[in-house]
Amino acid sequence: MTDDDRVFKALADPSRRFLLDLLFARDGRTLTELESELEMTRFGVAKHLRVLEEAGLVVVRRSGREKLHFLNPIPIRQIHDRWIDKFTEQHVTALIDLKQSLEEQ
Amino acid sequence: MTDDDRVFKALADPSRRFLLDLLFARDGRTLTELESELEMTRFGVAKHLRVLEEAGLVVVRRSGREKLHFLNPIPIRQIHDRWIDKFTEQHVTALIDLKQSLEEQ
DNA sequence: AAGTTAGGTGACCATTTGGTCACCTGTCAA
DNA sequence: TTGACAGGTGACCAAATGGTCACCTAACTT
Repeated sequence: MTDDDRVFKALADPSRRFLLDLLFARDGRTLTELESELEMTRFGVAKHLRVLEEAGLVVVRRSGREKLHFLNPIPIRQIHDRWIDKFTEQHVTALIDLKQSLEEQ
Repeated sequence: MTDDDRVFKALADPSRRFLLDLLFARDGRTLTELESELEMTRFGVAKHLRVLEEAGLVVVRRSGREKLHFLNPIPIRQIHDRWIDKFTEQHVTALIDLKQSLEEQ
């Protein structure tokens, strides 16, 4: 399995994306803390975190018996750069900003 | 299935990512033209293109009996914006540019 | 009109994936 | 040192996924 395959497979599951959302909101959480936010057993969450870690989307730091989880944005940026060149980026961000401001009315 | 679920599921397959790569290099191709680039039957490719289309990653235009496929970068940008805020973006792009220039030596 | 070309449909099968469970290791606190 | 707490492992099962095939419709060509 290639690196980018691991990243995209990891992102394919809604529970794993939710875990990334949680870490985006606040970094450095333990498995047990994250587990309380999902309707799933600890084993399920641990499995998902492992997939995210092997994909490099989450990096961990051990502290005693705890394992702290952090979001790594670099693979996300690389997805972006794969299909959006510098030129297109300007158009796309402008379009999205426009869409946003229209929806806010 | 939610919109973003469709996008991430669509991106989870290497053949579909390769199709996006092909369309990123050159837009407006037909099924038959794309098929010739993959080691897979037409049916397989058609199925993949349909998944990409339903995810909004590819948009199509009919022209007679041909169906032309175009890459839509907007969902990709939205993935980026979900986990990378404006502040982090600067750091991340700087890091990636640095990594690039180091690898070129 | 007849043959060819572009693409679509539904069934089918092998493999992968998400989630749970019984059980285990290591670490902190009284 | 004895619990309690944080996390890991391997087996297992139901469901989803990737790919192929037989067969079909619609459009261009001569």
